[in-house]
Amino acid sequence: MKCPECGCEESKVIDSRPTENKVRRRRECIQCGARFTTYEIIEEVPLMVIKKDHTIEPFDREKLVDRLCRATVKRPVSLETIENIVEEIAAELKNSLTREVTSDKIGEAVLRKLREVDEVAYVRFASVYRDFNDVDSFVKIISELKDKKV
Amino acid sequence: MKCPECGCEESKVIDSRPTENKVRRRRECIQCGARFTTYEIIEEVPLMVIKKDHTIEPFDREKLVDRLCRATVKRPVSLETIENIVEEIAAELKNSLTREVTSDKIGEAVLRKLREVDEVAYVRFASVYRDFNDVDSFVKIISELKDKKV
DNA sequence: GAATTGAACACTATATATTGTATTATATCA
DNA sequence: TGATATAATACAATATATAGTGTTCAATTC
Repeated sequence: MKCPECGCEESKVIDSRPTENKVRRRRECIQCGARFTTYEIIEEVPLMVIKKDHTIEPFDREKLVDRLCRATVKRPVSLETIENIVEEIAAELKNSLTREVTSDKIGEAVLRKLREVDEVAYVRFASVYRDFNDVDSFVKIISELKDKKV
Repeated sequence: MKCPECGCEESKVIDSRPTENKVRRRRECIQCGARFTTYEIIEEVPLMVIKKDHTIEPFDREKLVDRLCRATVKRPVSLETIENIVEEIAAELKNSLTREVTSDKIGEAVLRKLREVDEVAYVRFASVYRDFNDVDSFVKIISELKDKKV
């Protein structure tokens, strides 16, 4: 832990405050007396997604953005909104205390958010994600949408 | 420092290894016994650049990439190479033990890297950065280039 | 501009982290 | 595949960090 002022390797902790997911320490360089702040954070473990075919792959934020972009083509949903949704979901997953999530859980989370934002995109996303095979599936999800509104 | 497994707030350090600019700790949750790794890192203090007109502004990686892109238009220099150069310079600055650098120092560092990569881009960048006012300046820098090659 | 919030600072008793040495497992690279 | 580097594990003696309480300063917000 090189002192940012003089490069000396030795420093001592003069204050230490734990918070929910960090420890903030105030350090003082042994040599030059400079004070600086450090943060102790938990190592990022990549979040793994269990897909429907039981293969496992790391959670890919970009991929999710991509899928959402496709569901919102020609719909009044900004890229910013999409980024926010993905950001929120990533945060939820990060707090879920588990390093593995099924793609199902992610899909449902997306649907939950999307319903509030744009109903057409919601139906589109559901049709891809839930593998709609007939028109009835559309009818069903739309009537569910209407029910929830009442 | 919430345990990533059970969310418990209490953990103890079972190992601790300092390196040049990090401290890696191995922690064990008091409650569930889960083990996880943490890193203590020095807080990022934004690097300030002192410009020629003596104004100070934070170092902007993107801006530097931008300037390099302009100097390499139609030259066989990939964006990746540019990103690497900027990355290297940012790293050098970060290790320079000072929180303020003159834009001059940055400019010279860019030139140093650029000379190895593409001579045309090198001359172009120099002409902008060193405010060439006449053709002689070009002649001069080119002859310097040739000298260094020998 | 008053109120609120977060960080820096100080001091102290006590509990906890550190670091050397060493073995094993895992991942990366030629 | 064999070599090399990196991380995890264990153990023990000693030095060092922690957390409680409280004050001040600066930045942000109403």
